[in-house]
Amino acid sequence: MAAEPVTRGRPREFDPEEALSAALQVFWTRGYEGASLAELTEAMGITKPSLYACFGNKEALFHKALDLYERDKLCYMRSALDAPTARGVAERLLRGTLQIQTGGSDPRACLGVISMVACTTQADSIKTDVIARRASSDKALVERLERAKAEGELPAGIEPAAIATYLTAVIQGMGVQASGGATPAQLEQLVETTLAMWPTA
Amino acid sequence: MAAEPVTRGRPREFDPEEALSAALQVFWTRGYEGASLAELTEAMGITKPSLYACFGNKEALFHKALDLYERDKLCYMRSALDAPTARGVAERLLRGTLQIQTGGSDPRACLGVISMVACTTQADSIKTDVIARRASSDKALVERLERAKAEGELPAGIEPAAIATYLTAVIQGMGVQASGGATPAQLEQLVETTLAMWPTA
DNA sequence: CGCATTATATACCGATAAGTATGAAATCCG
DNA sequence: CGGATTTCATACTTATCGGTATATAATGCG
Repeated sequence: MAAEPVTRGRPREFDPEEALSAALQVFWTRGYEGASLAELTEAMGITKPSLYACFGNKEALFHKALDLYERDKLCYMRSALDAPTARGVAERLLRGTLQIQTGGSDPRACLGVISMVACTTQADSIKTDVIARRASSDKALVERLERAKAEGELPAGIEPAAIATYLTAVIQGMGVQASGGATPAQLEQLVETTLAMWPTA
Repeated sequence: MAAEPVTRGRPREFDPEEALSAALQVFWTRGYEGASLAELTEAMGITKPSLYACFGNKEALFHKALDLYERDKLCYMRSALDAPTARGVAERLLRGTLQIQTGGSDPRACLGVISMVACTTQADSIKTDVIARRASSDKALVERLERAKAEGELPAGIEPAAIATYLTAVIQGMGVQASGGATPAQLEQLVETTLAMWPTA
């Protein structure tokens, strides 16, 4: 990180980090295609030319917002894999998801879920990006569960990849429920139920 | 159903049922907001004025398409509740969902899931409608599971409402996975895993 | 100060969105 | 055949979309 390399010309009057954070909130509530530049610039407190000069265009802005989202909101996913048991991993993932979904004013799905389900028209590269990121985190989860299986934590008949897909589906389904107006209590109950069903070796 | 009440004036040159079915396909692949009138009329084989005369407007068309969707695609949900055991209900629901998701060219989420997650901007009434329909079918599922519990099918510690929410979440999560490019084989595996985890009394 | 440079604000661009006005074409009733 | 009626096809309206041209304001450097 080269701190303030050179500052020639008129200095910019906004903080790109703050602006990006505001953009993330808009994308998270509206989705990529549902977020208009008018709403984005309004929330970011800047004008369109400033946005384009600083972030490129709407698509590049979204990718940067997704970076921020992973860094700020999905960090629990990496640390969840450090749990001592497979069940602990599942519990951390479920509770972490619950936390980010119920953290704001009203529950909403993970931004990745929204982007995967909602982007259709021209936002192919958005969807591709999200799917690739998801695949990468899924891979890490599968590897962790393979270790768990090697350590005898999982029943013989259950594939690590299968249980990873299953857990991911529950987590994504939780996001859909959140989008559909589920209360935090209902989402918490969903976490408990899922944990109650977790297999024992 | 009054069959052909009166036919005065120029007869319409298309079949409303067929046109609606075509519209449903477009809504299903693009979502409500992602489906443009241009694409809809193209797929339906009619012009915009014909669409407006026959169906009202885009929103009314969507509600009618949703009716058709429930009638044609979600009928398995009602019959699933007739299964003799709670586990049988779950299996029918999961396999029925799998079937409609993998029936087309490539897997896609339930239209309800897409609408709940994706509709944000102005489509509030769409979302409200979908949520209400979902609540109604959820209610039926809860009642069925309450019966199962009364018959001793479910473990003591598990609430019928909780397990209904859980099952719905898995089904919706399956839709997200389908949207995210999961293969039919992966989705089938998800069904199997979920059934393997189903609680036994 | 004067100049190069960068960011700002306003106004604009073509494309597309949903929805409609208008007139011609096709039917039934008399 | 001649209205009355309904549908059809084309062209249009207004608003908004993402993106940009242009001109002005604010800085560092010399």
